[in-house]
Amino acid sequence: MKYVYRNRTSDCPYELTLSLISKRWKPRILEVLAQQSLRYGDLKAALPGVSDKVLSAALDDLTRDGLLSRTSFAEIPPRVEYAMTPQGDSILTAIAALRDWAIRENGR
Amino acid sequence: MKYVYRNRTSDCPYELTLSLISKRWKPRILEVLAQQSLRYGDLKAALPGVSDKVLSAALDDLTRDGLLSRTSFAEIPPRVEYAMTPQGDSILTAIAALRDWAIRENGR
DNA sequence: CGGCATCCACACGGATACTG
DNA sequence: CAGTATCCGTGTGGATGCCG
Repeated sequence: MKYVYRNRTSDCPYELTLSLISKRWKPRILEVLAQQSLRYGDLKAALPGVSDKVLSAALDDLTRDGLLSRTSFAEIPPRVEYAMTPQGDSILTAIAALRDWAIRENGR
Repeated sequence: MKYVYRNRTSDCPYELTLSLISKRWKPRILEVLAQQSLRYGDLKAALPGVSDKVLSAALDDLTRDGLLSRTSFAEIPPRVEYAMTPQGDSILTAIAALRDWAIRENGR
């Protein structure tokens, strides 16, 4: 059996979902944007230590994979807003189980 | 807030759980062992394409992280059995939500 | 402001050969 | 049988500098 999501395929449905979210910073990006939409600079400020290259690469991935929306306003200075999509929200529900596991096992 | 599991810590509970399972082959190892305990050679045969080095490194990780048990029998030829621990089973329950997400989104 | 280009160092997966 | 040792190519993260 092959599982498909957009351009990705895998024999293992775990792996397919993990491939969308397991890169560095992605879980935190989703965690932050789950609370509120943010523009690029605010997002970067919320993630101390991330570089522009890595952050923009992660945002590109998440946007291309349909988990985030990217809205660019034709203003000066430029403004770009990132927000969760419905698919992003649904995957957040799925990974909430991972959060709960960590909380339940906390300290062990 | 800091989340702790054995030797690992993270500010983000998603990331803590993901760090345990997101390396290559780990999801499939867990998927296979969820069905039945297996010895090393059978596990390798169930994962076409994996090398000894990578497989044994992943098994070491999972064992050290308490998700798998490793039982070595003092026989000739040697026999080593890998099986899920209760913690491994509980994390499988958590990542089942990821599997369900992939299945629900399948083909989109 | 919101990136991208470049460069570097290191971690990782994979192939092969060898061993208790 | 169940690994370890070694080497290698690639990918990834991070730092810095520049640009529309």
